[in-house]
Amino acid sequence: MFTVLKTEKGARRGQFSCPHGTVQTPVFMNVGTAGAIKGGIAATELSELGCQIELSNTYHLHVRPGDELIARHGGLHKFMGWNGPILTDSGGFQIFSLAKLRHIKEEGVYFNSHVDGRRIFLGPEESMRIQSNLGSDIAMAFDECVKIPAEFSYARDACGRTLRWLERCKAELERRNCLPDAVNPGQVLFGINQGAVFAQLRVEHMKQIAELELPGYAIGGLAVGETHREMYEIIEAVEEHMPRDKPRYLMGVGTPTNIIEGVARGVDFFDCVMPARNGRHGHFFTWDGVLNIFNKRYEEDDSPIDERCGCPVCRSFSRAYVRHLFKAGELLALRFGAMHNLFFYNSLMEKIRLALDEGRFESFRAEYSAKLAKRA
RNA sequence: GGGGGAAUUCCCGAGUGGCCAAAGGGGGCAGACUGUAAAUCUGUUGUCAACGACUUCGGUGGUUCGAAUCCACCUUCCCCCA
Repeated sequence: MFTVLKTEKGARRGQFSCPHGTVQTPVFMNVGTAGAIKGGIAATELSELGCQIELSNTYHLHVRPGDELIARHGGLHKFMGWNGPILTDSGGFQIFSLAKLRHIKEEGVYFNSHVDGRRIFLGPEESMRIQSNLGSDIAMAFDECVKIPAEFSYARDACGRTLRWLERCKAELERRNCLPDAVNPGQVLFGINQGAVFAQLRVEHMKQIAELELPGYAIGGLAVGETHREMYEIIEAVEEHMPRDKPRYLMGVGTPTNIIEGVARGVDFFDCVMPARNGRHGHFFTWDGVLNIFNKRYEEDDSPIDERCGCPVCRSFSRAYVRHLFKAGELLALRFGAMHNLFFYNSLMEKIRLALDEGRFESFRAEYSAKLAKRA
């Protein structure tokens, strides 16, 4: 399933196989929460942007249009028109992001739908059932994403809950995969590490979930309020205890710099809404750093967003034109923003992989890690 | 020709004696965004030697301790009746 092809210090170059294809890692998963990449990009266009694997969300698709409807249509792949690998997030992040709309119990979480307020119960079994109906290739465990800063006692209790939920997730998915009408019987489960910024707690929890011998492990609950330094320290502490032969996924991270630093610390999978969202907001990632296309300095700029970029936007349009689209509120602006940034993230991963293949990741990191966070 | 109404800071538009450099939008300028309640949110937007001062509410002249707000005249625009 997962093979490490090469390593350079802590960084790994690998590949992961699943029912809908093989993914070259390190990889960035393109986020299409509700079965669509926000910014008006169809799944059928993702390949042109260099996307290998798409990510969608259990909670959102359950709320609308309903996972059973999607199952009736043959599963999420068919429904959204993407035949490559899909990872579905479990709804655990919504415990964090929709904190005002939920109550946590041992059995699971009661949400008030953010759409119409109706009561929605999501526990480990429900999350697995929904993800099974969606037929994704990778199902994420239903975890509790805890906000930071967090009380130690709360983080400890949440870890216990997440562990117990994980055991239930595992049992439920194994059961689901054996059902004759399973949408994707080859679906696998990734466990998720929690523990806020408490290294000891993180390590303990990691050791516990590693015992379940799952096909992959994620570090969750980061980039939710801590500093970059704290985030890197947690990754370093946890990574030692993650199985070497299983993929490691750093959930919801991050900036290009975060990703390079994550790879350096042994992470294989990433995902983040940042490229699409910031792109929609006129914030572009380039090889010289970040730029806000709204800035007046680009008003007359006839160069592309990034001279070195081969994306559909940079190939044909100037900064002045893209700026105009944003200022005019044209729909095309949102699309261009998301397209360029996703292409950029996917090429960043490709460059990282190539550097690892050629044994020069450390020099790549030295050249770009800090630079990509600066203003272009 | 007669009657009525209106002119406010880049624009629209509140304000009808002091708490008004003047609400609220828009536009402009800038910032934020990390498993997406986000085509969103925040700040700022008269000038300056700037915790104070100066100039501004169509124009001119008055009333008043004090006027965008009251009075007179003028200019422009809109509506109605002829």
